[in-house]
Amino acid sequence: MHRDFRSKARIILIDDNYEHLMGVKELLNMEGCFDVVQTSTSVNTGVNMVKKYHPDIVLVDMNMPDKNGLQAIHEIQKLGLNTKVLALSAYDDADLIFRAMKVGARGYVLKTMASAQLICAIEEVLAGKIYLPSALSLRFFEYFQKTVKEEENNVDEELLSTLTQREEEVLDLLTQGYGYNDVSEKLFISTTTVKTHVNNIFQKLQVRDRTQAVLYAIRHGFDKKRKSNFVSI
Amino acid sequence: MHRDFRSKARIILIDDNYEHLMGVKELLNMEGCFDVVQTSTSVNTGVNMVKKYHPDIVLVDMNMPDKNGLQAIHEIQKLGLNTKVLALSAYDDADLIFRAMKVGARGYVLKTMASAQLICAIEEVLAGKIYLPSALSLRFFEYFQKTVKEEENNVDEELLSTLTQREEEVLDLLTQGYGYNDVSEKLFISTTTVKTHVNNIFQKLQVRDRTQAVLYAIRHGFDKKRKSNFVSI
DNA sequence: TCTTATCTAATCCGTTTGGTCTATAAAAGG
DNA sequence: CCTTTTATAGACCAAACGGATTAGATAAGA
Repeated sequence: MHRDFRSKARIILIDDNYEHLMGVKELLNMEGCFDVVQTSTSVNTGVNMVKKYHPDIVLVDMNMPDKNGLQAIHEIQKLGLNTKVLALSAYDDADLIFRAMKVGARGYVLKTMASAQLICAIEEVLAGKIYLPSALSLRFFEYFQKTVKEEENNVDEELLSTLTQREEEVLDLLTQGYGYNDVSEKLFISTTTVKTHVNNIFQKLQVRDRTQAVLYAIRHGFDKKRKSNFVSI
Repeated sequence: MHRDFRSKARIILIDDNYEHLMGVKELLNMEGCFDVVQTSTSVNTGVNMVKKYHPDIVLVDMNMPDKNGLQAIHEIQKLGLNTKVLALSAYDDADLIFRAMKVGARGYVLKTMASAQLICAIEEVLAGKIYLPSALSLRFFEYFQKTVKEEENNVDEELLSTLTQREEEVLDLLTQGYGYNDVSEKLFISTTTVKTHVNNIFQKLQVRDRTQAVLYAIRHGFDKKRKSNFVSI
């Protein structure tokens, strides 16, 4: 973000495969604009290096055993630096790509790709962009659409929309883990009134207990609707 | 996917702004390789056209009032054709981009972009790729990381990891909405045993009832862990 | 072998929850 | 003015849930 473009980009590599680590290091150092300041074959020491050296970018191998690359990315993100992270992997596993991006990777590169692509990816990420080769972005979005899908059928959404305002308030509190007595206190109404509302909710949502009602609410994005003023999809 | 590349790509446009609709139509028809077979200023008729004509790609405007573009994309996806959808929008609203991709858009183009970029986007999407301009993909991933984040703090994760296998099985069933009797039948154990397990779960997760346990489990990605054999992040 | 962890199960007791029914008051809409 | 919807709340009863304790069987580990 605030990198000095007149100087070289400072890079740290984390990869348990020493051969590959050194290969990449040499490759990058041959380019004039990169400076591999540190390398590490373990996650822990790698993260500590990042903490110390505040590099512009870190390349993290995804195919490590122990704590694995995801953990590394996660921890680097938690440092709160403006260090970018680029994930390296031997496999184009959709789940791994998904998780890597989730914990904060700004790009994902396969080791099988040409070295020119790696250079390109680093530059893109350094420039503040996201780098996902089209084949990987395809995998990512397919997985994304499968995994993050919400409020599937419209019928169900209509069920939620039949709730009155008060019933919504009650359900909202239930989804926060409150029991009937808690709700009655929060809303300044008697417990029997809460029960009445809840029973109405049960019938409208076609569930038979509190837990199912809460599950229904969450699975159908009831909690998100509070924050979002958009049309629900 | 199975498009005949010797013929023109068949396109349907859905945009409530008639001026813009016609502008795009002319633009695309000037290119030799596109054939705008239908256009619609309403979502309903647009979706019906898609149902009839099975186009290769549909361009959907995101800034429509009534049922809005998201609904259109969603319905087109539900048809189960291999019709691709490209979202068009005047604004680079992160939430809108996120939702559009979630319901199945294969790309997202701003109306303010050069027409050459629209052409490019269409071709990329037709080729089976995802098209997200880098500025938009940046917005998408920032929003993605904020929204889809899971299992934040490690402390909590440790709580979940203290559960025994059996307790996990029980909790799993609870998160599916089953009561104690249901669980006892499913696991072929007595109800009192289920209660014992559940009470242990309560203590370990530091909650006081079934609903809270289920909420805890879901909020900490417990349900996802079943499917994934990866290290949890 | 002894200890610990896990899974199993029971009893007792009190609280919470769920089902049903009735009823009043206010507000909205025709 | 009348009907419907909504919010309120009561009584009554049954079922489910939660807390605490005890305890047997097994399996794993020191």
